[in-house]
Amino acid sequence: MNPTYQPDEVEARWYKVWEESGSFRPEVNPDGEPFSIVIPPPNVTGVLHMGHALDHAIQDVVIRRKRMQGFAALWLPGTDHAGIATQNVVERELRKEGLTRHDVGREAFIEQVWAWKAKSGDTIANQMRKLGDSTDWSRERFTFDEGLSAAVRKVFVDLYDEGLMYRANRIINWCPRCHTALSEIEVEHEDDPGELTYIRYPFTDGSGFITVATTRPETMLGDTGIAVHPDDERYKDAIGKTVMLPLMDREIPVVGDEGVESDFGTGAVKVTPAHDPLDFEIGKRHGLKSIIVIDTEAKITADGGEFFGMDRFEAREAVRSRLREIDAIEKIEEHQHSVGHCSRCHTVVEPLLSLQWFVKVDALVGPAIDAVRNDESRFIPKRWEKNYFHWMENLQDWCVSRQLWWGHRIPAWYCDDCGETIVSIDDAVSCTACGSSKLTRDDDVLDTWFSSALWPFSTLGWPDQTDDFEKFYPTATLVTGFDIIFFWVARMMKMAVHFTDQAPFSDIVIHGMVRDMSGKKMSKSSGNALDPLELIAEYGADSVRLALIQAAAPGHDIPLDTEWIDASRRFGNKLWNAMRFAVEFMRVSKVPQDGGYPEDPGPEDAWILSRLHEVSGEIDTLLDEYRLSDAYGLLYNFAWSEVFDWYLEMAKSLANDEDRADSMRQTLGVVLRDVLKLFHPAIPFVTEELWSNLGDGSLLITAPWPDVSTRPCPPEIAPLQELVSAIRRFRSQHHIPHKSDVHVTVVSESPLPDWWMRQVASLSNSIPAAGERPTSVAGHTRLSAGAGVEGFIELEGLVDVDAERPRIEKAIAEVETNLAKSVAKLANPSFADRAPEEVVSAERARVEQMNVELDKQRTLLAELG
RNA sequence: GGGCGUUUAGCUCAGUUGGCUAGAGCGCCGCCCUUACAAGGCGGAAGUCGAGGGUUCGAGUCCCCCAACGCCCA
Repeated sequence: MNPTYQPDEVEARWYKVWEESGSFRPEVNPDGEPFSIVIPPPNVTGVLHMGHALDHAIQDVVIRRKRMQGFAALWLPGTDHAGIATQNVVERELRKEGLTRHDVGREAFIEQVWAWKAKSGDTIANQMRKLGDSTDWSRERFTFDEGLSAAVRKVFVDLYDEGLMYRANRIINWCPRCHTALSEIEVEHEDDPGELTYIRYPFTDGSGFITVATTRPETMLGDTGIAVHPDDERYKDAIGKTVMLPLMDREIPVVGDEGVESDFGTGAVKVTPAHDPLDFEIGKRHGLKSIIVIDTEAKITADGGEFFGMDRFEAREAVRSRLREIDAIEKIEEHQHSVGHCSRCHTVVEPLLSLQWFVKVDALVGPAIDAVRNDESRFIPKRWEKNYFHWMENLQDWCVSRQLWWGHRIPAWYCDDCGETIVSIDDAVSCTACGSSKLTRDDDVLDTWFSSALWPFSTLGWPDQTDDFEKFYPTATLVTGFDIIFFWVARMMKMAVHFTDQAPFSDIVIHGMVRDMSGKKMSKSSGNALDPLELIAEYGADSVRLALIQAAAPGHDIPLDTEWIDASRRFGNKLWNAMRFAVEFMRVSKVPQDGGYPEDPGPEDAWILSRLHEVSGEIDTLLDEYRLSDAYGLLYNFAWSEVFDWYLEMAKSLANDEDRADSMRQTLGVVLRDVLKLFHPAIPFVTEELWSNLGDGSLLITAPWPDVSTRPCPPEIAPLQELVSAIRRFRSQHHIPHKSDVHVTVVSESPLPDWWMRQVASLSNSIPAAGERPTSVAGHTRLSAGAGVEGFIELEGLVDVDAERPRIEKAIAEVETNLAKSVAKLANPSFADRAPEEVVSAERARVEQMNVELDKQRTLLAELG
């Protein structure tokens, strides 16, 4: 074995072995209970970022452990066709050649996207392999593959037949850059600086004018009314009158509407039903016309008079200056206002009256809320449930049609002759109403999230009742970031409960976001992003995984720095060397997958085995609760400080003892084996590599999870460790050279065995001897080891007696402080009355112990001379 | 405006039913190349747990209030 661990050499090799051995398939545990996770599908054109690395590390820990526990564990991988994102990428490619998608045409364009997918779609999969994701590649799915497309069609048609899918003219959010409608959730609202323009609209009866304030003056071209609050005293007389719309010379009415906020602007607002959702409602209530004055290119339409053809922002200025010319502007104020931006390309979205398809959500939310309320699905951490409920209870109908080409085309046909709408699973060939064969298919495709919403069941074969669907649905655990609870989790819940009558997963594990050290979100544009693949190349995948897992407290964001990863790498190296030492120097050979405990373990062996089992049990509980960072923090510390720093050091002296060497070897084998097993889900590569030195030729990935029952612990180890530490501290504080002998007289209430003395000698590099308490402690220092064990060291010839005095004084001061606290506590009569018996008696015992200790130290100080 | 989160060592963070002397990694100081690992070992210093109030025998932990920062929704 190399003296240092070389991850790059090891990782690719083991991944191949795992994959080729079929270890990622649930079939490796044919009799196991099913346990499944579907991956949150990354965008097919995407590249892996730290968020994925975190998300995948967590899922891999969960699935690898379940696999080792004997479950038929399935982690289903796949990708999302990511409508807008992917289409944008390919359009960008086209633009380099000076082309648009319209130049190449719909079919050719889609072919080009597929070609792109074929070329770059493997990127993500290969990056996942680098991370070590134990996904079952034989079950890999794509939201746009045949099976999933069939599921999408069925859901669309069923929803339509149930009256839950409808087409309507509504104000939707339109992205003029992506050229498509967006759902509410795809719009990011930001407070942008702007101006509030106050425009005077003259009454037609000549009785002056009414002033309205607007942040979007260009929309006045489409005004068809003025609205005031009916209770607003200022405008009581205005309601019912008409005004003349400046520039357009259109007579429009003033209406009273409860929806108007009286304290905004002048309290009177212009009504543009075609370009504002609230205005649309007002318009509907008062029978006002909708005039579309801004088109899908965000340019002024022919209905915009002299401004026809102008861009919306150009028109804003032009309208304002024309209004100024006719003296229709009262004033212009600076004004911060919320502006919607496309979450894809950040272009300012335009509210637009448009004919789109919508999912009626009322009927879907109730059962989806109930599934969480009755714990069929539970969020971890639980507090996310509140966000989920709040979101679900305030949902608007979901606009699902997108004016894109890349996506699931809407299965609706319109009859050219009678106008009938035909929605069907199979392509329609004739009109169901008039029989005409002149049909036109809807041009639009579905929101990407529509197919994602079906992911947990569509990937398993639904709507067919496949074996996989029967076996693995509903899935066990979903692991995802809080940022897509609304986009994805909520929609999966709605669709799954509606179509399968079951919640799609029982545990929804929400993790935070990976951030940089200043707490900023990592992004390519701000240049603070760490690239997981670069980090893997530098530190190894295990190090990246372990750092993320240890840092990821449930539901909290993770500030990540390469220092964390470096610490993990050092751990990997430590583990490597511990194993190398065990195998090469301690001659630990093959151990069986199970059992293998020494028949007659020595006390050191019994101790580390009992600790191993105790820690294994705690880790198991923590992992069941998805507290991965706690579990692996615990294991990290156990392995390093107890196994490596203590037991391995003990083992060095045991190796020279014929009677003890075999038991030690067996113990060391068992301990390292179980440490590898426990660590494997987090750091699969290095553990698998090390296992090959220890194991019986089997693979660690499918080895049985450790035994977590408890074992008794011999009581002598604690005082042994304490005495050793005390001697080391003494040496260190007095700068006693390593080579100098330190004689320690060990005094114990009960006799201490030889092995104990030998360990003290070897671990503290001292010469201990059992003896009587010195008749006079003068010229000695006293080391307390608890459990009735003390050590005395003669100072003569070793250290200056005076140098010892501050040491003792400090020890006394420390005990005095703690003693005072405890005494005060006990002196409080209600403490004894109200605190539980064991707490009180423990406190009494402490006081007693501290008194004894204090007494001894004081005597020592007095006699020091 | 509503909701959520964060505030603990120099830095970044753990600390889940309230209960021994509040932990880790990194950094810092001292000693050590002791038969794996100097990417290491041993030892050490370092915290009024954001401020204030309350409940309790007992509060980093529960309640109230305030402040700063961050996120989500409107």
